[in-house]
Amino acid sequence: MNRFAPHLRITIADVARHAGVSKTTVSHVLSRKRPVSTVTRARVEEAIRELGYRPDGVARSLRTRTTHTVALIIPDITNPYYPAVARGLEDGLGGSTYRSLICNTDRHPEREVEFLEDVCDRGVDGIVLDSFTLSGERLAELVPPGVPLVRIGATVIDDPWFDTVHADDEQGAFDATLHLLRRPGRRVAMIQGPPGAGGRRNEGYLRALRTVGAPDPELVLSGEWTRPGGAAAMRRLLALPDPPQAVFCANDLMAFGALDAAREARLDVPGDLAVAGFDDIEAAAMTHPPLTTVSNPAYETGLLAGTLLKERLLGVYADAPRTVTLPCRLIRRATA
Amino acid sequence: MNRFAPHLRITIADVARHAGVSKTTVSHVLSRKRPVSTVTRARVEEAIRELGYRPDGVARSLRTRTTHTVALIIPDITNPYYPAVARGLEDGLGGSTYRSLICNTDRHPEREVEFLEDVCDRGVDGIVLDSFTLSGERLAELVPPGVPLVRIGATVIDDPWFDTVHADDEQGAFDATLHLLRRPGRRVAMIQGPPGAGGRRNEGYLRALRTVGAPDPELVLSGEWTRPGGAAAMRRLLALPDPPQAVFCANDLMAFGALDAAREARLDVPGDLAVAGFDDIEAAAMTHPPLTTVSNPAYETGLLAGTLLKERLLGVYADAPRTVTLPCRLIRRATA
DNA sequence: CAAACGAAGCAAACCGATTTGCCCCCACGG
DNA sequence: CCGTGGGGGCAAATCGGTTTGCTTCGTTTG
Repeated sequence: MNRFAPHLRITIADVARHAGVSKTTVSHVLSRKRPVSTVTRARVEEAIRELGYRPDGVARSLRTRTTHTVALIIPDITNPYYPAVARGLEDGLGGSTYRSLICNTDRHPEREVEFLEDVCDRGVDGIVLDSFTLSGERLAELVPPGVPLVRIGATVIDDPWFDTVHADDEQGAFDATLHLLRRPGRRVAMIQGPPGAGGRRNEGYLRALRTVGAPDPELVLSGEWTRPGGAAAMRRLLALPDPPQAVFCANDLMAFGALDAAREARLDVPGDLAVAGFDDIEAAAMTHPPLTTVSNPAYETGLLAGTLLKERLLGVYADAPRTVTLPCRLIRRATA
Repeated sequence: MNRFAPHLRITIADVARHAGVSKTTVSHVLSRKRPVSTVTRARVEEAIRELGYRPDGVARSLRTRTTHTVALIIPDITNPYYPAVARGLEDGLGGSTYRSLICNTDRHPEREVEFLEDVCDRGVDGIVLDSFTLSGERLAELVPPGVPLVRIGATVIDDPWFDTVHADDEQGAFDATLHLLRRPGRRVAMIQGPPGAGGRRNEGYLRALRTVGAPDPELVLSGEWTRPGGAAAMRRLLALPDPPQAVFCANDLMAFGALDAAREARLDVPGDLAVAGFDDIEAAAMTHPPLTTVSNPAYETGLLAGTLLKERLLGVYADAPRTVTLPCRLIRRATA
């Protein structure tokens, strides 16, 4: 087929010629936007098959001003949280009608802006963004009106400009702490991240403690978000004159560190020390003993973001921005 | 700016009019394909800034027949192997000039075909594919000539049609087994995946065993790729009249299962039983004791795929397809 | 001094679809 | 018998860029 033409691409014009009709008619056969007689339709479909014609997406996008593409702009796809978001987004958008463009910003503010502009220039139909630095105002001037954008991630509190989906870290921390507190008389410490970060988790811890009395500032330490960071903090807690019987860690890595320190001190977990983490990373279920932790609804976040986006894309919803807060689930395993 | 026009989009024609030059000149200012006098260039740039003009990527793609987009077609981005590939690909392509479209096939043959056709219709510049079912011949008729495709993944042995990047599972398994064999007199078993799968790893194990004598078929069991699967197989090995002192597992999950079984039997690891896995999943470093295993060069696979693709895209290389085999690295931790 | 050449710019064609406006024909209702 | 309406089809405009060919002008070269 078409063995002699110098350029190999088969266009709608070739099909039209081959079927003896106009380009318009071929287009209508494909799009069903206007009626075409059955006999003509058959001739066109035959021609399409014979020539192996496939419509050019780029040309179509130029005319229709839609690309059936969404951008997912995130810090790092290598962080296991985001692949789950990506799958959720796919499903939320409704299967295979949309394709997603993935951009890793590594939290560089310039790259966030660069990617945002790039995908807008490419004419994506919608954007899902996890940004740490961009305010709603700034975003509003960066993305053209008419391109819906959904914000996800912990750092967005209340953006009046865009739809938002985020997890209820505060409630998750509250639940975990309450779970640690369920045994009467237990004193529950917290190992936080570096000062200023992850504030919602800290607040949940404090709110839970206040339900049973006044929090003890001595029992709140902060450290790096890493395993050694958690271990160091735990050692300091254990060196206290009156060490706690339970500890809530702001993430799972630190919780593993805390478990390391407990093992060093030959403590029984959870008998002598109960430990809970946050995030439910893959390893949490694999360790010995498996870690009690709080799971981040990554897939659901993507799913909801996809749903909100789709409603905007379809024009089903065109009102004021909405905020969806998803619950975090306490995963009770063996350490608490 | 442009407050009265009904459609908000600013085109190159607007810029041209505003600067008092032709569209051609504006285009040349942007592309530098032909010289433009400094004074004219300044006027055009001024107009661009004033109007806030941004070139439309879709229109540009239609004319230039390039989209600066590559497709990454994989089973599941949720499998931690693939995000690393994605980052490698990004870097291999050279930073931010290309964007990637990610397609999850879930190993459905129809979806592999569907995605492949879809991204070709969208005019991607290149494709990286991890397929389990598509042969080179089939691929060659699916993707138009001129669209470079790089295959990745374990199942591709030698595809004479396309560039290929894969890990040397056989050598990794060989190294791991040899490491287990280093203590004289140790009998080393293997827990394989379901029959017919992961053949290269099995071969590596056998080759290593043959360096010290004849493999014992009794010590080769197969099970599901899961933790319970590994535990079940390990229990059967331990029930043998003369149980092995070491076991090589075809993946990390099964290795964790083997460790579970060892713990049940109150065996000391690695004293009574040495264990090695394969894949180096995140949890492998987190468990207690941390797992000795073989790491899959995920990032490097993506990096090389990106490099090969880029060389095709740039036309630097246009010869026969190449195959790159990447070494797997033995990660010595505490279980062996 | 003529030929040659490069810089600078413009008009028009082009990429490959979709969409608009219009025409023709036939059936139907008044 | 005329007006209306819808089915079916076509030509041309459109989307927003890039690229080609051509012209003009000034400078260099033989």
